[in-house]
Amino acid sequence: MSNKKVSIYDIADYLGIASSTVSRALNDHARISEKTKEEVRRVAKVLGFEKNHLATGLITNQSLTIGVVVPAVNRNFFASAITGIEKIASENGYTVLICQSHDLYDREVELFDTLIANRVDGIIVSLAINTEQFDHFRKARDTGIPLVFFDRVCDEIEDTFKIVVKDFEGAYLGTSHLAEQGFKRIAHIAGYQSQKIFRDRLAGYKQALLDANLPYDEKLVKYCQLTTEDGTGIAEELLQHPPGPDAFFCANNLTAISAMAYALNHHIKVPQEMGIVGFSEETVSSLLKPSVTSVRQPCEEMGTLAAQKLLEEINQEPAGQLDFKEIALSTELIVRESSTPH
Amino acid sequence: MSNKKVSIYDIADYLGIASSTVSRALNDHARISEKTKEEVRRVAKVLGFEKNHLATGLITNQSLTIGVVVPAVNRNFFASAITGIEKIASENGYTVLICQSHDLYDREVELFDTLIANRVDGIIVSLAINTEQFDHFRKARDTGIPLVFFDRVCDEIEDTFKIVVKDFEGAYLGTSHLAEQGFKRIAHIAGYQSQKIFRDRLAGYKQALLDANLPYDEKLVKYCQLTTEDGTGIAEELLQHPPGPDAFFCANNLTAISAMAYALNHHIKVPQEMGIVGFSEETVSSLLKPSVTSVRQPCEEMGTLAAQKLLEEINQEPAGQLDFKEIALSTELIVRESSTPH
DNA sequence: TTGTAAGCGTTATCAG
DNA sequence: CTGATAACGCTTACAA
Repeated sequence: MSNKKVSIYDIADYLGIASSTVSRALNDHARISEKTKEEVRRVAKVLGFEKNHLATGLITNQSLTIGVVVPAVNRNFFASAITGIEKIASENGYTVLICQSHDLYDREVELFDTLIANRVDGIIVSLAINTEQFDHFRKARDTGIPLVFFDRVCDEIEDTFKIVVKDFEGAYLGTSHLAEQGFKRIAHIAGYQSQKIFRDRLAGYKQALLDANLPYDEKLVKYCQLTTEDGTGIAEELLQHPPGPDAFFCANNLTAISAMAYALNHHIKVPQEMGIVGFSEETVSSLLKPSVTSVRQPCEEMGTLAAQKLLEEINQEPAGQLDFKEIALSTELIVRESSTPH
Repeated sequence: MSNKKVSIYDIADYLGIASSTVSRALNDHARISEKTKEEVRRVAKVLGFEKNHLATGLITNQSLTIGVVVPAVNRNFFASAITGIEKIASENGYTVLICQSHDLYDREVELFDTLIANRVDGIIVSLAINTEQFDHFRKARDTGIPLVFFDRVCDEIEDTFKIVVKDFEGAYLGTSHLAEQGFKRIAHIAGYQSQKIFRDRLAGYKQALLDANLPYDEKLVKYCQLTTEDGTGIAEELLQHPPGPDAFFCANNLTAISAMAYALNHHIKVPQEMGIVGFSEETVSSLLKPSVTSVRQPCEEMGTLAAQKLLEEINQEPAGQLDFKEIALSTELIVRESSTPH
């Protein structure tokens, strides 16, 4: 195991030229002869040279790396968004550092420190569910590291791109659909209201009830972390004592799936006796029996957009005034079996 | 936006001491007075100092970063394994660079180059489904970067830890179970045989048939990439023309779920008319109706083990002879509704 | 206990 | 078109 790394000096020595020439040749500099370039590349290959990005980053003050911090990678939404981010990043020569906060504020802060220490050129983040302090974001910004929020954004930090979907609209669509299908007592499995997206979804739900002339019953709204277990627990709680709800509008899809599973396991027919609509798709949404109606988010597009905006900010020429703003993409209701009894 | 980063020199100047003292203080060096350490830490905080890992890595020749290359992060198995890896890594002060090959050989090679260029201290990898050349692994090894394979391992590279499960055993368990439940024509949705794990699963399936006195019918074995679409397509193909199979043993869980969905959508009762067993769990396996029997792999444990072995190799003192080998963990059959008609 | 100075592998700035 | 040489921010002998 020849632990020795080969450097541009080794190539320079080998060819009897200067290291700076090697560097330029390797970077395809304009004023280097084709012949030299070819020789350098050949020798580089022979010697097994691999450029050291650490050294490059140290001098150029850019690592060509961007950090991504999400709650968890095993949710369809985040996995797809990451795929979008990776696409744009790699097209532009950037590497992506993917990190999971596991929905823990402390871990998120830690990750930010690590990313800053690793001198990433920018960070794309979707907040942990209990993040209510924002100094780590400010620190990154003050260190000159561009930031883009997506999905779970942070309103307290301004002058930053925020990529979201029209949560109000999506929730309104999903809830209205249930009402149209004849469901009368529509429960809402909601996210904690510290996150704007969950406030918006609740608001959309309420507005839809109002417009459908259905009463708003706060006992039918339950706030949680939106885990699988939460879905099961809330379904159990609400369905135990009649009159329970006859439908669930869920703020994510994990809870939609687990609430539905609870119902089915307790011999409640979906959709005949119980309607289900989720927010955001999982891979299995269409495969479940019954298949799950859900509000589709343009996951991958959110990722590509976030990455584009981040690169825009990273590469802005002077103190070029960027038009920072929140960009809200449209949602789409995918109607399936779980909400259509007729 | 004060794009200027603050360095140890700024702290040194501020306090009128030497930069080396600052460096030592920050690293909690033994021979620095407590008072100095405290002052340095205080000023570092005030000035907003963040150590530059690039510079540190350049000189210490280690980045305290390990790379992970997996086919995709949105599968339960990989997400869990990554969680295990992250746990061990962060306990030991390492950052994890997660990369997706998207099951493309070319992308995998690319990622290896990037990781090497970023001077990761080691790489944990599960092969892309069509990886059949191994020079990128050899290059990493020759560059002195320790490698650990897990799940989809590479037999051609020796002297490397390989973390797998007992695939033969798992497939044997799953298939035998179907046979015991009275299923007679058990089909196998198999992975491409270029991967050892899929050869082993096929072998376990065959042996189980043999031991159950069931004939082996090669028409009931279908090779594919194991995507959701593959599961649906194969179910359709096999079920269209009688006599079709009366059970599916699937080499992963996505195909188990999608094959089951196909059956249900075509009014084939699971498990009464069709048994289903998958390999490796998805989050929804237990939530589906019927719930899906599957061979459970110790996903997270595979991750922790892989990370431990990697760190062992990274930190081995002299050319300390490590006992490289393949470590095969046990599987467990989780019996649920999809395979138990009685 | 602290300071001085060399060096990690690149790129950038001058010259030539 | 190419070559010296300084610099990036940190660690680490070696000196004091």
